[in-house]
Amino acid sequence: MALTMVSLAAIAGKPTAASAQLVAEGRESAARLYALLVGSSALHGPVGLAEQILLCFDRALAKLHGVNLAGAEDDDDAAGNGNGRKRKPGRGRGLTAASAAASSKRMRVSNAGGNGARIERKATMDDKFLWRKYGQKEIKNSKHPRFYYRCSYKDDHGCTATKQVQQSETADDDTASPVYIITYFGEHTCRHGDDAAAMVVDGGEEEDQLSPAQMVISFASSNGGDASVSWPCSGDDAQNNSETSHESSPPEAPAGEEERLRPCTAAGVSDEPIMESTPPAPELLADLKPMDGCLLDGESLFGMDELVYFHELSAALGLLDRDWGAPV
DNA sequence: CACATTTGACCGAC
DNA sequence: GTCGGTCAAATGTG
Repeated sequence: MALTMVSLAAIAGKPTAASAQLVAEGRESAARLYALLVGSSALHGPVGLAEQILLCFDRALAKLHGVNLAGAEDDDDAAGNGNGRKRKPGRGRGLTAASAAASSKRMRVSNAGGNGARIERKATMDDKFLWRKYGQKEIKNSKHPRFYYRCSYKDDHGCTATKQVQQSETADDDTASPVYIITYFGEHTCRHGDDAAAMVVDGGEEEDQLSPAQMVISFASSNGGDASVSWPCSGDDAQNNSETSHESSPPEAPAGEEERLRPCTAAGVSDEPIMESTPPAPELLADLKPMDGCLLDGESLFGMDELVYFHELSAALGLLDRDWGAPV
């Protein structure tokens, strides 16, 4: 479902056949979702959202094909104008004065020691929230260390939100495009962001459960600006993290980024238990917006419209999850 | 000087 | 005993 939106991110800067495939799959899933929602009279809002999702995928596909396949567009009747709006490197959109000030501090973050810091910032700086790294650990069976962050407002507001960032060892081997798995824990009580405050309302029930939510971020190496953001739908990962004390990413995942995205886009892949155990955390949803704010090197992922879809869809998810939580 | 990162050590869970 | 998460002193940067 919303997870399918993951594929949207695949249209980032460097379109490839693989990303086209992913988007196509995502679009297919969205179509299924749409069919489901249409059948349910009580879900008019989500129906509209599903339509928007479909439009997004259509545009993404059209854009991909236009660039990549030179007009070899197959099924998508997309309006075709994948109007590639580039997102500005948004600065502190919706931040309060306090957070904006703090954000500027963040920007002058020092590189004490240097190594690895760039990677970490890459994976984490594009956050509405201010995170402070408090640890780094080598994880067994994982080539890359895991970085531990907590909300910078922990001391000030007692904010308990934390997140863990780990580079997947699956994607960087051959693609040189690292995939970062970000697992969120806890709830932002600092509420330094407008959206954060709004989100807290939505995800209230999980506030203190430390129910982790995951997202996968793929960054290109220096050349591309190819980036993608994935929802906490990666079945295995999310489940592992929720049921156990968040294991490291499964080493057996062979295909890296694609493998992580596929479960999201493929229909019928045990979404329900995943969503049940790890609903999209509010802070995760909020994170999606800042994500666009600091895309690499001015490269854009997708337009603001798509981002709005992300946002709205997240709200819709709340409804859907409840329905799915109580299967008929 | 203030603040953030680094990194070894500590602690709890399994 | 091992492993993962956190702490805190040391260190670097603006």
